[in-house]
Amino acid sequence: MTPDQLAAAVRGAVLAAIGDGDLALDPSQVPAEVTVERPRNPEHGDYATNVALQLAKPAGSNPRAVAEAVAARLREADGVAKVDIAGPGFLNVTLDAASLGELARTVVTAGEGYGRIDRYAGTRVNVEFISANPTGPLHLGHTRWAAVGDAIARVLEAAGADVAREFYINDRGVQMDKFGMSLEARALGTDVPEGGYQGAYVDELAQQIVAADPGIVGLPADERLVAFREAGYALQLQQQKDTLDGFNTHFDVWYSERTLHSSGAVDRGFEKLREQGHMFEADGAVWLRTTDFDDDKDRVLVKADGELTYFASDTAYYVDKRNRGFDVCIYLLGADHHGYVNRLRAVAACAGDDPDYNIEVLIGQLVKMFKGGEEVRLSKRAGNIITLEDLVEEVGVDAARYSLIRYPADSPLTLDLDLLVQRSNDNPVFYVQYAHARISSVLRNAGDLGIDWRSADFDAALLDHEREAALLGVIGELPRVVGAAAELREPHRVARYLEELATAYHKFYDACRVLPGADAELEPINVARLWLCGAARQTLANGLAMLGVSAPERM
RNA sequence: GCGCCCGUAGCUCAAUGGAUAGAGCAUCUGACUACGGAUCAGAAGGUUAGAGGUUCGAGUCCUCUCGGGCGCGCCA
Repeated sequence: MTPDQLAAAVRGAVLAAIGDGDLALDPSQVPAEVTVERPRNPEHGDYATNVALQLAKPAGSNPRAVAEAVAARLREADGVAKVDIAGPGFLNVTLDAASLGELARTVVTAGEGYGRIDRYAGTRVNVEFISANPTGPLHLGHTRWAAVGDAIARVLEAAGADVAREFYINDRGVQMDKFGMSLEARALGTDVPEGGYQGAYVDELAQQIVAADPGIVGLPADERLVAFREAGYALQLQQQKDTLDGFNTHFDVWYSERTLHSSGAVDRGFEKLREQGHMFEADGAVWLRTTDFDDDKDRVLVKADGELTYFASDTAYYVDKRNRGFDVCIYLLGADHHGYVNRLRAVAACAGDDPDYNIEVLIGQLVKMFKGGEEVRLSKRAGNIITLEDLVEEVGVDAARYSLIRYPADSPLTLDLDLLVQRSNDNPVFYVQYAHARISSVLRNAGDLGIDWRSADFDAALLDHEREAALLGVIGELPRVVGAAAELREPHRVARYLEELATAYHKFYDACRVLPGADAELEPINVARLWLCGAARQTLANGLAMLGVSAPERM
């Protein structure tokens, strides 16, 4: 029995009590989804529900009396072994071992589909993250978003959404010219201009550009600058793409700010905003009246000199996303951009959309790295920033991704590199992966012994050990963890869940022998436990996939 | 000055308004001559920064205070 099935049974018991006149409620007052939780304390059974506490007030009764009425019916439900009333009115439910154990079959049968839900079926979501300038390597802040943004996308997909990962290329504006000038200066051996780009990577790019096109240095000055800028843009963008590829983060759309302008999207965006009546002219400039919607000041779209602002691109880009059919546009921004939240929400409202549904701006706090007790600030290649490659070089892709995803994005994060390379419990990615590898080993050994557990009779009722029940209970939580992680855009919940699952497996493994001993016959309990192992392995693998972290069979 | 985020065990951090606030690390004590000891069992560690409030119930929601981070351009 799955938690959802139990929740439905609880709801049925409540409705039955109402039908019998034991609860003075209208059926419409019963929540569509009853909350069923796994109690922290195993003495409280397999599951607990607080319906009685919730319904006591509307029923004009006390929680324990409501609990009595519900418990009496719930005890009759299939698969329910015991129902106790505890504390202020919690119902503690214990399932039959057979009913709980059937979950192992459910999971193994569902395979990679286990944990996938349909909550967001039919919803098109655009997740935009990183969106760096193509003028340098990706830094540590980008890296956090690369991991978290991709994990959010994966979790939303698991929850049924149709998701596009999008990278907005800031390839328009003065920073591009500064980039070109910096490359040119390096190639010609002159000084990098004020505010230009520093770091060894600029030299490398300049050398590559000249090597690929030696004639570039002989071009007229204005053509030469453009040539360096464009060549550097292409190389740097490709480098970012390759880096992200290696980081297991793959974008569906690379959207250039230049094409936003050249395609007429800006004009279409302005048209939309004008229709909605929020544009106005003042002091020779064109404005968007974002103060209609909680922004603290109105924003300029077209400057008095006729130039478009960066904000103009933002508005057009949002409208363009919606025109491309996305229902929900999620933006992941660094903490230094939190001032943009209200104006972006105002953009959506100005476009006639619902800022509480169609747009969502998530703010991520900064990341610091420590090594040897000191903060790491410098990158060999990129000057005074730490790059994605620096982190991966230190700890590997799996540990880097996992460590960045494991914490809520809105809390500042300090990574201790000395711990991340350790293969200890303090480095949970190994703890989780180890559980997967360990199960894989057991299943391999079963195969070597000629045991075909999938074809053997599986008696779920044999899984009645305390730690078997505990493991089954955790396995059963995945779909609900996915639901919470997707709804809250918090993939760290999946990571925390996997750690709990790994712990439950290790405890089970410590107490319960899976394979027959040296001279022992294959018993039904061995088969049942192999099913349980198979279910645990599948659940770990599915969860790790949602984080973009590998599930190794050997370590 | 205004706005956003944060404050939980010595450290790094969990906890969607639910039961005795949980893990890991660090400290101390233990466990296989059979399936991976990268594991498991146990001890110790807390006025959830502080003060009010909302309710059956608050680390969580509201108000204020203190402390820390960040942001407030016709820049991009």
